[in-house]
Order: sequence, then C-alpha cells, then structure tokens
Amino acid sequence: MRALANFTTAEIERAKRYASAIPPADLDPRIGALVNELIGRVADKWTMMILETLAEQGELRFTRLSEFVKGISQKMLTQTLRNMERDGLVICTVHPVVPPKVEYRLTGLGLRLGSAFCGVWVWAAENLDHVEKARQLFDGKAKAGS
Amino acid sequence: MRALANFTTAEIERAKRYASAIPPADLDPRIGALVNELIGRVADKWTMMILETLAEQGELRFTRLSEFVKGISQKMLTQTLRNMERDGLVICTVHPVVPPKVEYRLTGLGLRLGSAFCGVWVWAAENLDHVEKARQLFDGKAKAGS
DNA sequence: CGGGATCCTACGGGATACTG
DNA sequence: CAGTATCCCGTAGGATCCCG
Repeated sequence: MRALANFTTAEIERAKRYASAIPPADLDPRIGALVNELIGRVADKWTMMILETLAEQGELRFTRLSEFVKGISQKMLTQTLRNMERDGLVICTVHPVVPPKVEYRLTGLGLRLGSAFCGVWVWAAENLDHVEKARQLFDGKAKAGS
Repeated sequence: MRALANFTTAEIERAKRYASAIPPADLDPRIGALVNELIGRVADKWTMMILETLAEQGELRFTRLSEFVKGISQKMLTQTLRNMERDGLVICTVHPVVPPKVEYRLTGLGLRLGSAFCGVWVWAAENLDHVEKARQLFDGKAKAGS
C-alpha cells in the first residue's frame, strides 16, 4: 500500500478500516462471487433511489412513491419493487378496497441496507462540486489535447 | 414514521441517523437532482467493483486490474476507468516505456467513496444467506400462487 | 389506483481485430 | 501492454393500452 503515501493519515485510517472489514468474504471465493452478485443486484440506480425514499418517508403507496422517485417509469418502479420484495428488502401490503391501496415499506434488512448506503449519499452531497470541477478540468484537458 | 413501529430500537436509531444525515441536500431541489445524477453515475456495478479492488490493492496496472475484476470486458474496464478519471476518483499514471506501463490508483476523493461504500459490502457479506432465504420463500409463494 | 401485457427502440456491453 | 475501432446482439427500459 505504498501507493497511499500521499494521502492524509485520516484517509489512510479509513482505508485500513475499509480493507479490514472485507476479508471474511474472501475466505471462500464462492462467497466473494455471491457477494458481488448481490452487490450488482442492489447497486442499481432505481433500487438505491427507492430505498432512499422509503427510508426517508417510511411507508408509501405506489403512486406516491413514483412521485418521489423522479423520472422513473411505472414499469421500472413495479419491476424494481418486485425484485426488492423478492430479496426481502421491502414489504408490500395490499388493502382489499376499491380503489386499490397498496403500501410499501422497508423491512429491517432493507432499512439496514439503507443506512449502509447512507455514507454514499453523504459523500455525493459533500463532494458534488469537487466532482464537477474534476469533470471540467478533465474535459478541458481533453479538448486541449485534440 | 409510525410505519417503523415493529423494528428494533437499534434499527430505528440507525434510521434516524440516516434520515438526519440527508436534509442538507434537500434545501435546494436542484442539489438533490445533481446528487441523484451523481449517485446514478457512481452506483454502477463495474464502478463499484473497480473502486473496491483499487481500495484493497492500492495501485494496479490495466491487465492486473482486469484480472481482479472478474468478468469485466476490456471495453467496459477502459470505459469505466475513463469515467472515474473524469469524475476525479482515479488517477492514471503513464510510464513512457515499451511495453507501455499504465498504473491506476484512487485519489483521495475515490478513496473516500470507497470507504463510503464499505458499509454496503459489509451488509452484503453479512446478509447473503438472509437474502437467499427471502428469495426462496418468495419464489415458493409465487409458484404456490399460480 | 396499481399494476400486467405488448410492442419497440436505444444503447449497454461482448467479441474480435488492429495499432503504437 | 494498453488501449481504440468496428460490428453486433440482447435487453433494459420507455410508451401505450387494458383490466380488476
């Protein structure tokens, strides 16, 4: 890890804690593969946004949910919700009334995933301008190089 | 948040910390949109896996990296690396020798994102069997219902 | 209201071949 | 070795219509 020489000590500490939290999965390579499969499933744009909305709002009906998650089509909302339900992240309660009323909320598992993702959200919020500057710099260089 | 009534207190505490960490982004709706765009960019399967590998391994050459990130095509590796470089997550060092030698490592920004994602990895490793059981249960019900 | 069923298209992404 | 360029296919995912 000599490559990390020019990071701050705080950053290195975080990296170490990061690395040390992973090993258990590496004992059996199949486990690692399964974890990656699971990550791939869950690290989906819509999954993350639905997860975030439900974690913030608590419990929502289908249409209400679609209003919070801007830009999602009803097809993707349904599809993603079904997958999340299958994975045990979400519970769907159907009230037998007309017009139908269906409410979605996170399970304990889903809630824990939500708080696990929290760090990513905070990172995004904190480093938004940082990323934008990096992009402008990169695009500027690319143009100059052509 | 009455919907959370049947969670453990620990889970509720986590949810509260979660929710309280988000608000700053909601002040200006445009910020929220930008954060979501950024999340969409970064919550990509390959981005996450490359990020993880570089956080663990420190610094790697192109081919070496492709060995760690199982299943990735060289096209996607190049593409994802370029995007990450553009976003300021990764630094690419080109050594002017033959054969070419190009090394990739995380920037401080990338490293921080890596540690932010750490929670998700831990969650995945911890709850793998939980998810699998939920899937079997769900699939069983689906079959019974048909 | 909350979806399911269809249709259709754009594009993600793999395989292969070529280059400095 | 580290890409770039080309071709090509599958499917993610939007639009639309319908139904209980």
